[in-house]
Amino acid sequence: MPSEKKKSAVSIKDIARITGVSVATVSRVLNNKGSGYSEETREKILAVADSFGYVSNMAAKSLKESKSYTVGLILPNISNDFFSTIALYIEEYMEQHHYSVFICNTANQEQKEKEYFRTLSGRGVDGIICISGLNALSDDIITGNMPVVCIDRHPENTKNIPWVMNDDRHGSYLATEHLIKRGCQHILYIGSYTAGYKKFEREEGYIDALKAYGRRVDRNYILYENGSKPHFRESADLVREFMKEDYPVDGIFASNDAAAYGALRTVQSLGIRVPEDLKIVGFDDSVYSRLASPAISTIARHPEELSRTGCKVLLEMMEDKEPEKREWTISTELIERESSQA
Amino acid sequence: MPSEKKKSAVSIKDIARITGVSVATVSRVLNNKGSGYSEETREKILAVADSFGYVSNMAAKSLKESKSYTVGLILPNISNDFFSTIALYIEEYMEQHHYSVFICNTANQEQKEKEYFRTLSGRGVDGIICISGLNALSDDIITGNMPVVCIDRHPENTKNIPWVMNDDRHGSYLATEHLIKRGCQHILYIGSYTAGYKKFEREEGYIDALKAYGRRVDRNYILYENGSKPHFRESADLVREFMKEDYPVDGIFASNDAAAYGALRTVQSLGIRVPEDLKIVGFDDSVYSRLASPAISTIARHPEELSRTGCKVLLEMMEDKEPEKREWTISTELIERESSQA
DNA sequence: ATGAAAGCGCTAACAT
DNA sequence: ATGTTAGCGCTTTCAT
Repeated sequence: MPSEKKKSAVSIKDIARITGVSVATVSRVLNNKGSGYSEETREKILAVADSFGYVSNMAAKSLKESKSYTVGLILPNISNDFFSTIALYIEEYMEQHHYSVFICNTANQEQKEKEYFRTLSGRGVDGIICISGLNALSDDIITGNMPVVCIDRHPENTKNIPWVMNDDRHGSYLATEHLIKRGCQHILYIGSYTAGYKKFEREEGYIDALKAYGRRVDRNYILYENGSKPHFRESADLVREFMKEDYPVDGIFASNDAAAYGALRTVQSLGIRVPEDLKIVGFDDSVYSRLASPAISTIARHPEELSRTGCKVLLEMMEDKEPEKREWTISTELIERESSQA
Repeated sequence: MPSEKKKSAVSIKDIARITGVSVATVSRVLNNKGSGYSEETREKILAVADSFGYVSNMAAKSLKESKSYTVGLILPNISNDFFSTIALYIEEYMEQHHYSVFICNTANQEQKEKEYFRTLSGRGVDGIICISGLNALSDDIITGNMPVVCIDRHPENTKNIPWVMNDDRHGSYLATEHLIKRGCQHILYIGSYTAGYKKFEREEGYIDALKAYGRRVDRNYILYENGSKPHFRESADLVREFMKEDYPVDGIFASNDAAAYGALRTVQSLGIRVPEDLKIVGFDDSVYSRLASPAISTIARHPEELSRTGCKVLLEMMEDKEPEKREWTISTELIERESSQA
């Protein structure tokens, strides 16, 4: 029956007709406008609405109110462990506040990210939470009236856009310090970067710690992944190459767990014992560090707090409140596991 | 400036006024209605629209057309590896067809799933893709006019709701057959189930294979996880308990990779060599099987095909076409890795 | 306490 | 080729 028209749901008008009141009254009751109707009518209306399974037409409501109770969540890749966890918390939090969330996957492409800002605004979302893959947001975004909050990463020109970030730099500091305190003399750092977004907080934390403990910063001990190979392969290969040089190493701090895992595999295959001969710390507290054997010490971020804070700030902005701060930092924490045991 | 009103975007009316034509003409041009305007007006309108950064008000459009170009994606848990991958593909596919997708996390709670069906219909989504956590959909869903397609899992009473599933049963058959062919005589099965949704396709595939090869089905060799412990812990403990009984075992087929991983850890800790003394196959091709050492053989599902098919079917339904089939099965595939090597 | 009516931005049927 | 207008379902102001 392809030609059968979509059954148009029961409207406020239907309910008004059935209960014998006006649409205004129905609207008042349905929206809990404290007054403007008697208890009797209220009950009658509610009963009818209920029995007909009334759900309000959001399109009409949005049109009238210029408010859609929807938000957009822009992120690089929802299939990524960390991001999907953020998505989970954000959806949960927003749902509790009666907002639905559009998921927007940029696949790390600048163009897509920009388009999503447009699309979302066309859809009339009330706000946007953005994990940007860009170094710079476009002007219309930062100057527009759309409430936007950047989380996890923050482009350079966020201007009046609040952002909430992990304290990555401090996390890296903790990781490096931990290795130093465990007696490591030569600590290799494995960083990584993606196209549009270059930030070096983690590297800076590593360097901070080295300096704080009077160590020399040797650029030869700083390696980079560039995403050319999947998963942990690239880091495994990087470390293998590095090891050929015969530099002394007794510690590795990798800026992500997958890289730490790759490094672990490589050094193990070289007959180096972890943690006896070499200690490793990763970053993210992901499955990679948890599943490895030995389990890898790592820096945990707090996706739940990150998400909640982002939501809270956005909610405020959507209510035209000025958020109390412009920048929020979520702490980061060392998780000690076997790979760095004394 | 909290009191500054949200800048109301430029509307079709503004553009009409500026270009000196009627809203009808603007609408025609903006919607590419082939005729009804001269090339000259077309260009003028487009130029103005462009320079003012016009984006059409979807609420108004939806209200008028009873079409929102949005769909809902209901799933148990977006932070789950497999589901988030599905979400990725679905979002990508839908975006290409100019649909935005609402993400709806049920956390495996019946109540939430039901509510989302309501909420989404109130939001006027044009269709819903559902990975249900329920054994049975409620009546209003299956009898309603909302296009719905179930993917990955399918409740019992899907009636006229199409569903697209993985061939889990065959996958399990392949896994079990593989172990048999590798010489395993006593194959332990580790199943799992969640509250609202009980399906035993994977167990059936295991039994199918046993029977096909003339093996006796011994219920003592069928274990269940019930989600009481996180990750792979439960399976690790289950296997540890089982091993105490001293039943002979030389093969384990776990219905999910995490369970396979847990089993692997346990048997290794018992001094059993994998794959020499005992072979293991998992299910899902997740990080668990890939990161384990030895890497665990597993059954791969095809989330991309699953997602694409689901989208295609939903798109058809939303265009009031009758989908050519009611049921779709996506094949499943054995991936041989070290844990089951000869 | 209740109702009538305007209007949100858009599309499409019906003029011209 | 272009314009006028009704109306989608809702909220809200202004009467009553």
